[in-house]
Amino acid sequence: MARAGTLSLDDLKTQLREADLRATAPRLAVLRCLHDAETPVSHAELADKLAPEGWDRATVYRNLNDLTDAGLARKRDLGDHVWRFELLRQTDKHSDTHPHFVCDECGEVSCLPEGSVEIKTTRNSPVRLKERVHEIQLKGRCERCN
Amino acid sequence: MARAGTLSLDDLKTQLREADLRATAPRLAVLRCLHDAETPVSHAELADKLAPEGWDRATVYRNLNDLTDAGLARKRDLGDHVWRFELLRQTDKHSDTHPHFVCDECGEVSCLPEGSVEIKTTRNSPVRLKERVHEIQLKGRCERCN
DNA sequence: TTGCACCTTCAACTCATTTGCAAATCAGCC
DNA sequence: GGCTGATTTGCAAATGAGTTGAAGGTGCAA
Repeated sequence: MARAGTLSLDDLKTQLREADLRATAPRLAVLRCLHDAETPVSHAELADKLAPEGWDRATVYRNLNDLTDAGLARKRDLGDHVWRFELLRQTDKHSDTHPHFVCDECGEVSCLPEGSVEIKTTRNSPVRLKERVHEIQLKGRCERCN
Repeated sequence: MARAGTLSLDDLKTQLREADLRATAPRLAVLRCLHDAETPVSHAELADKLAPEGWDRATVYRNLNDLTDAGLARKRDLGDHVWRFELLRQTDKHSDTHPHFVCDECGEVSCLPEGSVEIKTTRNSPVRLKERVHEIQLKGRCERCN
């Protein structure tokens, strides 16, 4: 997942306000973490990261859900029963189907570039398969666990 | 999920014993329900269904996990954070790497022809991605649920 | 038929997530 | 900048899916 460069505090505030959310300190912290994350992040990871800064778990939860409801982030379960949150980038908002690679040894999730997996239409494949798919998941062993 | 016809009690018992599990009454009840199910079933659904017959929730849980550990069933999360169990049919036990399409509405899993999904090596994708992947899963709405 | 390892049951427990509510904070307005 | 009402936060307590321990019951190989 390409980062849109480093965003200033004001950029983040603007992003929140455009989504009709108040720009509160914990909200900004959550948003910043999601921006910095290379891969989808679980609530627990985020809460642990933000606890030292003094933010409450419940607040992190609520904000994660607020961001999701507001359409800034997306919440998904990569098959391991853990909610992971991922920022929806501007460029993604319409057709974000970049694939995820899930390591079934360590559980690490990584994002693959959009287009790195191609769905082909073959004689035997269901019609309009490509349009119906909204998530592509590859499972295997990550480099580290191999 | 196609049904393999109606199985007799003895068939079910044999199935369990072949998996090194004792054929106990609650176990048989769970197995029968899974056989009868058209789509993956959650623990809660199964527990509710079996409670009137007198079986304990914990027993249903343990059996569901036992069947899964024994390789008779499979446990998956359709993206709604609910574990659903489905019987592994003989024909599912194949080891090739054809992709699966999972309907996140009804949970139906269908097999796609091998080669209908191509993993491309792009500039940004991790090296040797293709060799590391041993399962490809596409998620979306199946034709029926659409 | 018997022995015992495997199972079931029930209640108590864990742990992620949610909720209620008083106090704190934000944003628009003077 | 200070004021005000609506939103948000922080804390603690509630919820609920899923798990576990212990004691008694049962399938099944010998």
